[in-house]
Amino acid sequence: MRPEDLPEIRHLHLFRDMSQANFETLMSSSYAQNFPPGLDMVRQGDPSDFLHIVLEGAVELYAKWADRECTMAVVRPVSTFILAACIRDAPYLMSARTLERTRIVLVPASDLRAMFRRDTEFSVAIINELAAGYRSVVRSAKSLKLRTSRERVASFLLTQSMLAGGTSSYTLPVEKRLLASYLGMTPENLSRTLRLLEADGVKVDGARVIITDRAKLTALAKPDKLIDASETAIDQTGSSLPRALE
Amino acid sequence: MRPEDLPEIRHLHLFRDMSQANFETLMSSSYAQNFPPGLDMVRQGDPSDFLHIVLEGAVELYAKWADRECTMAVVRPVSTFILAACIRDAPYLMSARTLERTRIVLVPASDLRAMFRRDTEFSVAIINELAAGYRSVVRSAKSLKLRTSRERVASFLLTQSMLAGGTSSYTLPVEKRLLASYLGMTPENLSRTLRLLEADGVKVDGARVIITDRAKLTALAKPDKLIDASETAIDQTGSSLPRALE
DNA sequence: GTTTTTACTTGATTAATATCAACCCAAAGG
DNA sequence: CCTTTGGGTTGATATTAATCAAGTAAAAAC
Repeated sequence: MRPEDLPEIRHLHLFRDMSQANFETLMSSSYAQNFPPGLDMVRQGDPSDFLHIVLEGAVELYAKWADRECTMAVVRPVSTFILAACIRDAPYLMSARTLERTRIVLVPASDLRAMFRRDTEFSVAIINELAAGYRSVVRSAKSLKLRTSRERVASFLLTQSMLAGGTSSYTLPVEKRLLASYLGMTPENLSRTLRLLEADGVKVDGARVIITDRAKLTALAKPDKLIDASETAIDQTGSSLPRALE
Repeated sequence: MRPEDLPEIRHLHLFRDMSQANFETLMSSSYAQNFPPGLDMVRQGDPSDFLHIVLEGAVELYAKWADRECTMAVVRPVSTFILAACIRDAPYLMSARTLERTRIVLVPASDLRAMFRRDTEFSVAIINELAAGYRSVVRSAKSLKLRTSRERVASFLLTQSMLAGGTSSYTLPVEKRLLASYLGMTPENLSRTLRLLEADGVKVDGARVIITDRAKLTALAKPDKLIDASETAIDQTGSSLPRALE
């Protein structure tokens, strides 16, 4: 692991409050690894040996069943994934593949499990992280069950605009192919939906999104703080990275 | 609270391992309450003041958006709900209403939050509970995104048969109206689907389910341990209550 | 015991979404 | 440079699911 990796990791809510000694112990058994784009790092069903920390690049979490697959999330730096599986020492529920060249730190799950019994601050951080993740998935399930695909697209575009600082113009954080799968629809259907949404106050040209009539789009998307808000606590610095598709 | 309530609660994984003194402290500030059927106990968006423990009856967790609503879960004794909201001191993401006459114990969320910082065993239990809940919702989201409604119905019927001990005949644990909403479909569509599934090895007459051709039904449902299995650890006594629609 | 309510079902229709096929275009690779 | 690849779009069609509208049966209320 590179020395400059450590402060990045230490800055995460998950590791911020634990003792320095314990943090160093945990990191001493961890190691960084670089992956090329398009590589499968984790296969669903495999035993959860490592907590993954994304330092650079981007990782797609996806699920398979029968001969179908769908994108569940895209993880960007700096954040962790598959914490719950590691905690429970249970098989991964999702697979993970790199979208770009990606730098990952692997923390042995066994060390993680041993550590949270010894460091109260760490266990509190884990509790908060899991509760936040839990609630995030509940939000996502609510969106899937209560909204039509058109409404999901509209609220996604609106939410992204907020994450980008409320600007009415921004670029999509991921390929449309991925976005479609994340939103639970086919690429064709997303393409058509985006076209139709031009009548509802938003225009998407390539990866460029321009909100032309925020009121109209809001009326359609009906943003709801119990669905669309983020669970991640805002950074004191105010620099909460807009974690795309979390 | 009745004295016979305490051992029931103490038996839950969440409270099993904490110190007796701490358990008593937590319970001393809690109180039981009885609710008639059809009563809204929790409204989504409200501040999370209490962890709820269901001792008798049944509670529906549901979500609303725009003018639509859907069932997210049905909680039966003895178990808790809305732990994550209490932990994060955040608004409830779901509403809760009683389905029958229901006996509930309310544990003040502030006491809960104070306690897990002082009792390591309790914090470990919370971590496990949250991780399990997290993974449960991920499973549910996978099912929604990867399966058609027909496949969801088929796997639900098969999973319930397993929970009932592998028997080929059992009764539905909830009204079809609720089941439909839980599975993300309309009652009409569920009714039709059940009728059509008679050709695939299962017959549903009223609340009675009879699996007539398990192989055929399995071929359709394609049960997957990364979607359909339960996250709750099996009780040592082997008496893990089949928590319906968890 | 009768009325009322509510879950459930069935049929007809409409709306939403997926699938199939063709094509465009830009980026990557040779 | 040309070729190949893969994302994206568009159109036609098929499938799936929701909606609308009756109607039944059983339970709850009076």
